[in-house]
Amino acid sequence: MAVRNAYLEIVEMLLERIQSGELKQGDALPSEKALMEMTGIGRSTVRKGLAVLVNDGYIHAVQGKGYYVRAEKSHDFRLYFNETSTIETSADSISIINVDIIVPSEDLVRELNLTPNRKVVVIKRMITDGETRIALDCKYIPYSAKSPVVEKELYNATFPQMFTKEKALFDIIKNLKISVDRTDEEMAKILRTREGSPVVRIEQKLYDENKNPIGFGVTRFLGQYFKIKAISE
Amino acid sequence: MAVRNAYLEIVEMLLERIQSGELKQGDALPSEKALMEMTGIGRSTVRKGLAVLVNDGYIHAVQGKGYYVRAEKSHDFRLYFNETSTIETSADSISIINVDIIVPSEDLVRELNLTPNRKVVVIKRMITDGETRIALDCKYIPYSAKSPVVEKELYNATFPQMFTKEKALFDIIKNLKISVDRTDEEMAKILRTREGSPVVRIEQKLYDENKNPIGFGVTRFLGQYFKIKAISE
DNA sequence: TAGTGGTCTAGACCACTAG
DNA sequence: TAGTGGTCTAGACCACTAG
Repeated sequence: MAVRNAYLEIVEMLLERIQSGELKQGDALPSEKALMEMTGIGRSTVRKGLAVLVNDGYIHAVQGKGYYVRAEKSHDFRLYFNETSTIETSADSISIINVDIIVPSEDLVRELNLTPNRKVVVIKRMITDGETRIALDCKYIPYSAKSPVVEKELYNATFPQMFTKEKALFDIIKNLKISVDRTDEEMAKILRTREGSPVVRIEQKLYDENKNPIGFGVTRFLGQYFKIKAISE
Repeated sequence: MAVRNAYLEIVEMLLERIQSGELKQGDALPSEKALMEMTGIGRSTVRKGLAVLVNDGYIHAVQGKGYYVRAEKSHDFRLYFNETSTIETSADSISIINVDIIVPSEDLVRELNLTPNRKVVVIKRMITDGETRIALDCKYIPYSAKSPVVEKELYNATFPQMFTKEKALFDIIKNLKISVDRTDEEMAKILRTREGSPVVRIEQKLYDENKNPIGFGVTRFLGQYFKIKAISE
């Protein structure tokens, strides 16, 4: 063993038992001592692994008693909202699927408060972590000569940064909407998952200083990657 | 010293420097070794303190280099969405301010899709952490004979649990909306802060299995308590 | 009282950074 | 190479739980 870090062995072993249903909501986990004896790993390291699971909301600790499996996570999610840091540290894990100029749907016209015949730039990107496909990200921006269509800008830009040519970042107001959704056919295909699996859907809308919408974005994360690094600047 | 835990000394010392502006965005923090020497605290404990700050998004670590202050947190927030766990561990830190039956505002009629003359139960609660007043929480529920007006139920119930008499929890669909807001006069008074300070506003809407809205909630957290434990079940 | 998690130390070795 | 953070151990003592 020990190809991986020892504390990750703990994490993975316990996570597997939890996710397989072997350990159910409210069940007690093996004690730290038991885990030490089972694995031959030292206490600090066992604790570090347990801390990861506590931190991720899978389990909780009760002093004097033990660790217990937490309530179901179906409607339970954690977000770490900081687009810049995500982008900074994993620039190569965002890839552009395509960029298009489209005639907007009715919904989009409403969302972006568009005048008739105004077209929209669609930027579709995929977020990955190594080999794993995590999320699909679509940005919608009313088309104008200043629209960010240079690929290089798109790869690294956070949503608000796409507008810095026109607007000071300071003036951009954001609005977020979060819900639980399911993968549609297209998403399932791109993310190589099955249709209908749960996703966390995050909508972002950017407004200028006059409260006019200037951009609309939808990021959909596969539900199993409940620890989300999303886009907020 | 050492009235508090040693790792909290580290947390508080560094947090004060960051929040006072002495350490600015991008600045390097003292190294682990330096912190050990400055405080006489052992390395593991210093690291535990630093881990808290990393976890809370204040700083980040770069192996081989050091710890750095993260980007501004003005539009940057972290949520830990798990109402039950919050309630479990801090039941006495939620207090009811008042419960009322009101004639709903226009906005509320729209949000809850109310028929004319339907009244609404308003439950106003305050969330505190020790002496610190953290958040204001308002729930709006269409009035009916089954509305949860027994005080005991209110203290401990999470938002979806308020409906378990009528609906299976499983059938309740939730919708969240997050934005950055500012304290109004009432909130400033209750939370003992100044008017206009930034708050994170979280709206929750619950729907039944037919997508009819059955509850609407707004929780507003003082912005400085960026580590939010909110209400999602 | 025995068992459990919480805090803390001292020390070791590794991986990465930057001159 | 010197300095930094990352992982890990063995051991100590404390606080809490529950019989």
